[in-house]
Amino acid sequence: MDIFTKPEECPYYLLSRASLTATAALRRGFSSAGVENVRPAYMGVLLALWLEDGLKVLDLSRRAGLEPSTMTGLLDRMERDGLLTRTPDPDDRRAQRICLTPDGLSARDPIMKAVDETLARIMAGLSDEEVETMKRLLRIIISNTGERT
Amino acid sequence: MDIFTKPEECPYYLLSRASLTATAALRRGFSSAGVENVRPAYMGVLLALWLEDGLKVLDLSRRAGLEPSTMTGLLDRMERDGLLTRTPDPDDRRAQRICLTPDGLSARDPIMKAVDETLARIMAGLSDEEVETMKRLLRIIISNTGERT
DNA sequence: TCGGTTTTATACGGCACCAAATTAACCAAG
DNA sequence: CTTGGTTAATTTGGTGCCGTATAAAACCGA
Repeated sequence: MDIFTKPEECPYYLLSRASLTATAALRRGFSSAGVENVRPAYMGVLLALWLEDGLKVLDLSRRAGLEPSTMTGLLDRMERDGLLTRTPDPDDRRAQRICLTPDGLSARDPIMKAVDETLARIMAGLSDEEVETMKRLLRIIISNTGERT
Repeated sequence: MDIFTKPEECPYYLLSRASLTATAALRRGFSSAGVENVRPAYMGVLLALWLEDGLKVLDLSRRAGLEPSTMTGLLDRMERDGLLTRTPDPDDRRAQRICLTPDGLSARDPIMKAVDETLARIMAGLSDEEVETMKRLLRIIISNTGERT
């Protein structure tokens, strides 16, 4: 029940601003690492597919926290950029299996390297415990607004 | 030098996802509070103007952490929604003074009430100390990538 | 007066939401 | 086996919001 006398006291202001600056830093990090065909928005899909290839669109949209119609456009761009392909599901002809291309697979190491370096830079001054604390708190916020089923 | 085996271990994933869910919660919070002409993105501008009215576009873009070109469109929408006006700066014919309308000024209390309630909901389960910790860590992240005076 | 800078605006692409409709395929109950 | 409800993915159309690149006008110092 605070009154936020200044923007810097408003958690929402800080959260959206931190997300924006992290996105900008990540975009520059990819660019300077020579990873030209990957955008920050791709990360949610890539992380999911590196863990489990061949997911369906609906699985991906749930894991990335995006609407299915948003995921369609995102996958369009990632397909255009050579990171993945859509292949029909043999067990369900309605569904598409989203599979990484060799490029999408081999991009993992340089991408993770760029992400690590960028995160290390923007989180400079935070201890490992503080980073873990932050992750824990963010997970709580995310689950507090999660939709039923 | 972590390897984020799962998306939930990647701080960037958590940060952008938390920002999205918080934005969605705030939008619903405004709507259910009867504050129909205010959007979450307006908060940065409103917080700055409630503190100091009559700022220029460039001042606002710096304080909100947005590009000036982004601020132009944002101010267009806020002007359309009756929250502010642009008036020419008497001292500099290039500049615009952004001033709150009576509506923009009197909207402060209901908006802050809706923000408080929404933040209390999405941060349920966090102690006051944890909220303060989070704010501190987010400010560090923002300042680590924002040095462009 | 000239040239560089500052302020704001425009244009365009990317990325997210929503609502509604479509298409095709799945599946269970009759 | 056919009917009817559901599900998967996409499409359409709209709006919002963010960045880059560029332009137009005004400012200002030399």
